[in-house]
Amino acid sequence: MTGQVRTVDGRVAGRRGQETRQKLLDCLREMLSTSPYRDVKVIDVARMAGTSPATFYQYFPDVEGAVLEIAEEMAKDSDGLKELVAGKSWAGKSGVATSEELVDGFLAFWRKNDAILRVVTLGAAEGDKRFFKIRMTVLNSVAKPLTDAVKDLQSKGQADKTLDPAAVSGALISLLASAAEHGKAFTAWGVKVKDLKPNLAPLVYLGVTGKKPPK
Amino acid sequence: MTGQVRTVDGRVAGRRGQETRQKLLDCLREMLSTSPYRDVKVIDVARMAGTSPATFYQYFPDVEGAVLEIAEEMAKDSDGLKELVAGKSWAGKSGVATSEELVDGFLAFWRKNDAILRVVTLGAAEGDKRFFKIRMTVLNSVAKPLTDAVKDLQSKGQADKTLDPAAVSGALISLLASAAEHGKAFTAWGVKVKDLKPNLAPLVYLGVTGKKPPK
DNA sequence: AACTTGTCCTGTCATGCCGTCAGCTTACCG
DNA sequence: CGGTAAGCTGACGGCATGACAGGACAAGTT
Repeated sequence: MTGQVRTVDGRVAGRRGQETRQKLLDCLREMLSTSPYRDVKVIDVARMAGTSPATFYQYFPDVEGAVLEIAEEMAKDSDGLKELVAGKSWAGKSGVATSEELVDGFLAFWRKNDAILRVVTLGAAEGDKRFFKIRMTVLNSVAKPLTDAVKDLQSKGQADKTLDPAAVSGALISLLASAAEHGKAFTAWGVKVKDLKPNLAPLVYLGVTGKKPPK
Repeated sequence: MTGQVRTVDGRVAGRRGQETRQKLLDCLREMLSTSPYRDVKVIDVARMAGTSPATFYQYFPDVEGAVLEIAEEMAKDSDGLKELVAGKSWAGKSGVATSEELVDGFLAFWRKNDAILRVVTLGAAEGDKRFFKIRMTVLNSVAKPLTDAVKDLQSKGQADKTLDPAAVSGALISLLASAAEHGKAFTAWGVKVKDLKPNLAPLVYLGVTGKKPPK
């Protein structure tokens, strides 16, 4: 399906080429997690990969192009997140468990990919369609099934029907993303890292069901 | 209090100098709202201001330094946001009104300053202490009084005491910030811009009071 | 008006990164 | 072993950076 990997000038990349390409991506990823995005230079990435800048340009049009590649890979990875919500129950205590697992799983994914997600988030906020799409893919992996869950609860009369299911689930997912990205803010507010989940989960439960979580 | 404005090399700036300096800041602000942060160059800002790059470096150590200046100005502005919450009632319908005004006011502020806040948010996420502090100042303008409100409700037995007031209010403010910054995501979810407030406000009310909003 | 003083701006320069290309090396295949 | 395509890099023009010295300018003094 995904035609062979090609260099910028149209050659097909062989075994060795793909290795170099991958090494460049790995080094870029590393670079992004250690220095500000604005300061990431092609020459540094190339040096770290033990190759030359010219080689970088053989595989990627520019830094942004390579970042997009990493981001797309991560977006594929995010597909598994839908299992955090799909088919789960929101009734009573099992609902509390669902919300806790959702918070835990989503935060873990975001933190694991925090460096690349920072850049994706910035790009999306700046209006770049490609980054926006990637961000939506990640968010939707959870937001879509969560919207379905809210709709389901509404149709059973167990949730406020005046609310838009997409808006509610979108808001809750935005909250989780923001909390994951800016965990330090909570620390500054005196909230310990381990207290984050126990405080976010009830909010999620509350948002989805409209009810206080049972003890 | 704030000692005179000084150039990088220590001279005090006079009338004309301050004008130039201000023009550079204005152009940088403009630049940030029209092109990606990564691509903002000193030479472009200088050109737009009708001056030379060398002049820019007389007033600011680098682009980041100038951005910090703009951000600090905005942080001062954010002080007025505390009126959105301080001294407001959360009881019954007036509580609903409070939450609506909070959502409205906060979103408006964030959108008005979206370009600079994007950069601040990125810097904070990347671990830069100066940007982090500025972001906290903005968030705290609302988060602090909101935390007090939650504490107050808890002490009156009108809210779940097992929740950490700082965590709850921090989460709600994070949600608002995220919604403001990524309004387009909601549009993509089929939520119209004018439906954002009516959906966010109940969530805020719900989070603060733990109760369903009265109709 | 000429002079003085301190502010303000810019031409210029060394440095370093960007992005491209021609050309060399390496690997694979018949 | 020659042919072919992949893989890599040195070198180069172009541009941004950041520093400095010196000239332009405003305002007050004599």
